[in-house]
Amino acid sequence: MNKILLVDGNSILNRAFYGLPDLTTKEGLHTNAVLGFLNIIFKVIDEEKATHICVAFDVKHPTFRHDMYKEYKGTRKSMPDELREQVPLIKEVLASMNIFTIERPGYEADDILGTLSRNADKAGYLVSVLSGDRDLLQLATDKILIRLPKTKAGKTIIESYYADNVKETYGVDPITFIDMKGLMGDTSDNIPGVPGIGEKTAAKLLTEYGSLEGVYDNLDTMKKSKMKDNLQEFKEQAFMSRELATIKLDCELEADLEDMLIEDMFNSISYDLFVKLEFKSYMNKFSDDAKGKAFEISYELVEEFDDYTSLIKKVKNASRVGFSIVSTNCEPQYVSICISTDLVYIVKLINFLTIDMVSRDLQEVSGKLCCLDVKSQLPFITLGEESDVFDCGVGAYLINPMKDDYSYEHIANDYLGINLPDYKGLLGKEEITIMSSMNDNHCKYMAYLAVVSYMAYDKICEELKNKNMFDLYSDIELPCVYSLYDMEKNGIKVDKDALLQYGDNLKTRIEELTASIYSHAGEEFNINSTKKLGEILFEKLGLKSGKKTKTGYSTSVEVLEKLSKEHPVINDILEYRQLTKLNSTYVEGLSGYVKNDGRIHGKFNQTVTATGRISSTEPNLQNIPTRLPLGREIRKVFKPEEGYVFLDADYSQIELRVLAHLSGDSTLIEAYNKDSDIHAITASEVFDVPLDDVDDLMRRKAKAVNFGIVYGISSFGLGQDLDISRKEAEGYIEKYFSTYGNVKLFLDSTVKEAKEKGYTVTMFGRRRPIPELSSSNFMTRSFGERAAMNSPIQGTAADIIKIAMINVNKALKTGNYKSRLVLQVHDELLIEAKIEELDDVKQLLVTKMMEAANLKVPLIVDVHSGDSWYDAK
DNA sequence: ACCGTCACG
DNA sequence: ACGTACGTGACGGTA
Repeated sequence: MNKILLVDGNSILNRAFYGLPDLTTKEGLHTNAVLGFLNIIFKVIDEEKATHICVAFDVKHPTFRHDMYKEYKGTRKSMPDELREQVPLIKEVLASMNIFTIERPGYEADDILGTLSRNADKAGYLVSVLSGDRDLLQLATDKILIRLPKTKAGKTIIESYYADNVKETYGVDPITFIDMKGLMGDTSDNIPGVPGIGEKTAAKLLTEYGSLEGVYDNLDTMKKSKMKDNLQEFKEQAFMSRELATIKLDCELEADLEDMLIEDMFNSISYDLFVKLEFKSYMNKFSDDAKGKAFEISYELVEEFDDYTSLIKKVKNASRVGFSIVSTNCEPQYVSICISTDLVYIVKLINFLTIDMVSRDLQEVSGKLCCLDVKSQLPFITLGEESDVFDCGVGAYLINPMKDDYSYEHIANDYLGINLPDYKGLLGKEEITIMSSMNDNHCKYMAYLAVVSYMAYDKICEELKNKNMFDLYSDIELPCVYSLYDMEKNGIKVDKDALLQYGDNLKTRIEELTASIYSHAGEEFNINSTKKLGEILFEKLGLKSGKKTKTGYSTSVEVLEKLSKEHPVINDILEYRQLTKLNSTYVEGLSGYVKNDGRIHGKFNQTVTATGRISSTEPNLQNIPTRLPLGREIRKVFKPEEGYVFLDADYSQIELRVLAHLSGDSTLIEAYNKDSDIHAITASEVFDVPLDDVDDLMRRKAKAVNFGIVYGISSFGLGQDLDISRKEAEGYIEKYFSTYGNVKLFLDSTVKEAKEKGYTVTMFGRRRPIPELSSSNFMTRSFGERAAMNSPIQGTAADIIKIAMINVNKALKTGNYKSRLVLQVHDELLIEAKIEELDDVKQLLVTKMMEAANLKVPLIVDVHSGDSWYDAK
């Protein structure tokens, strides 16, 4: 049985556009509407088991009846550019998939669908019509099904209407539905209808009189009413509205239903397009055949010593070597080596062919040593900073720091235009071991790592040079890899027993609080569940909800703190939250990471943040508590080894100093050159009082203003933070800008430049793309503007501490100190210093940090030492 | 997988 | 009118 799906193209595209967040490809092409469109039609094709499909589009032409009216009323809203550019795109995508599309000058999509639905029905097809527009319900019959997508609780469900369902829902049959539109109008379609008549009245009138004609034939018999007057007065408009709402069923289309057969959607042409549009979720629909010119790599296993020696001879003379070491449980198993685009050697490590041998040999290579992630290779081989190494992942990160992945398949796609299966696609969750027999997929995986490094090197280098980022790469980012590796290797010592003891104390108190909360609530419930907690607080106990969040009541600290006087349970909950956070994240969490050497070796990630900062994971050592006394106690369990002390140095207000430098604001620069209390000075200016009269509250507020400036100030945000009105916050900001005029000029010009170029740049040339700046959505665009103001500041500060960290680390190593770097926390460096070296290292640390950049204001460093991280701050 | 919450700079 | 501060990561709960 043939089954045809008729799609209202513009309406579904429009719906998809507003239903999905803004998605862009790496080239900046907006794709959310196209992706959403595909998601909807595939869902329906699947549900309906459709054999045929046709997508109808409007041709924009002022002779359309709706448009004529819109034009006349001057209410036509222009389409956002992000959507407009996707109209030709969806047509291209559909064409590539052999999906029949139809547009006819003089006919609207509605009319085409109406006509096709009748034609197909007559030809014996089962017919479904998919649209986002309820107008189409008039097409429903007992055989023709209308499907309308609807979003419910974040999920898209697609409603189904036959004629009977229309009657159930609207009280009128599909034909009368048109008359109903005539009476009630449709604002979205600019159909006026009769004023004062809505869905209910229209339905009532039509149930009684059967049709628009019926209503007017019986007008005289109606009781005098405002409605009757309106019906009388707007009679002409009612009939015109019905005319406007009527979908034509008899267009001359000359379209052959057989051409609408669904066939070969996932072919090589659509594949290329899907790749370009980065529609990753559809990749598995394509056969290997469709993927066509899939990248083929040959590999050769090297298991004999003689083969290895002859290989390494060639490698040493190669101008470029791509390589990768594959390990399991920190044991290196294989090394893949690539010195040409068509062949990869896979060296199996065995007792007479060790990683140390390979390491020595690679160091003698004259060409570039390219790999995807240098830091991950350093545990196995020596790749000194003096050796000629290239890190493709770090390079690709600099070119586009917004990606969440720099694995080989992404680099291959971005820089080589080829699509490779990822690790999961090749090996699932299987691990490579030397014991397992190497199958083809194992080998391919290792070959890809090497060949992609080998091939992407040129492209990434060229791009870095084009973007003037090559110095940033070689002077900051590549050396940074080594500093981070050293910190990871060093680790930080944690007194696990003390940590667990601290946890036991927490647990005792948590149990008390739990009991107290249950008794206040009059029942036991999961306090960690925001849903349950919300029900208890705002329904059972009847507290006033400052409602928020899309899923229900907000129970965040800000909300709870405002309620703390209303009910004694609130303070218990706040304390419970604090303690369980400390216990689960810091006690339970951290203790699991303490290795046999008594130290935590966390990861420092260099290719994560949009701004250039380092991130810390497994565990996150950059968010160990410090603001509250109880949490701060945890820092006591971070201890230096016997014979060592901790030395902690942090920059004083580095971001504001960077702002002073970048803006060149003389007032701000002068303030810093006089080493003044910047928050107090700001307070004195903003509140118009002499410096000596600035009190704590004023200083606190001024501090918030200074923070706000760095974050990309908004009066609402500042107001929120200080719990004052937006108006009042507005006043502070104005006052701030009249004091530091060049800061305002700087921020404005930064945003302007970012809008022109699409990205911001730091003092050292680091870029951050901000596609949100060109959004037509106010919220999205405003976010882009704040990010544009913040990124050069946060990013330059990040550059500076990277430089400091690199220089400190190098100085420690070249000076043969036993002292070592253990942590970087954005504006802070922690060194585990040998006691005898303390004075030297302190001097070295402070000097390197202060001299990391030459700004128009001094870079001040605060430094402390102590027997725990707690004591060193 | 996503949300809400909360820890840090 | 729109409904927010910038940058992160981990946890527990919910779907």
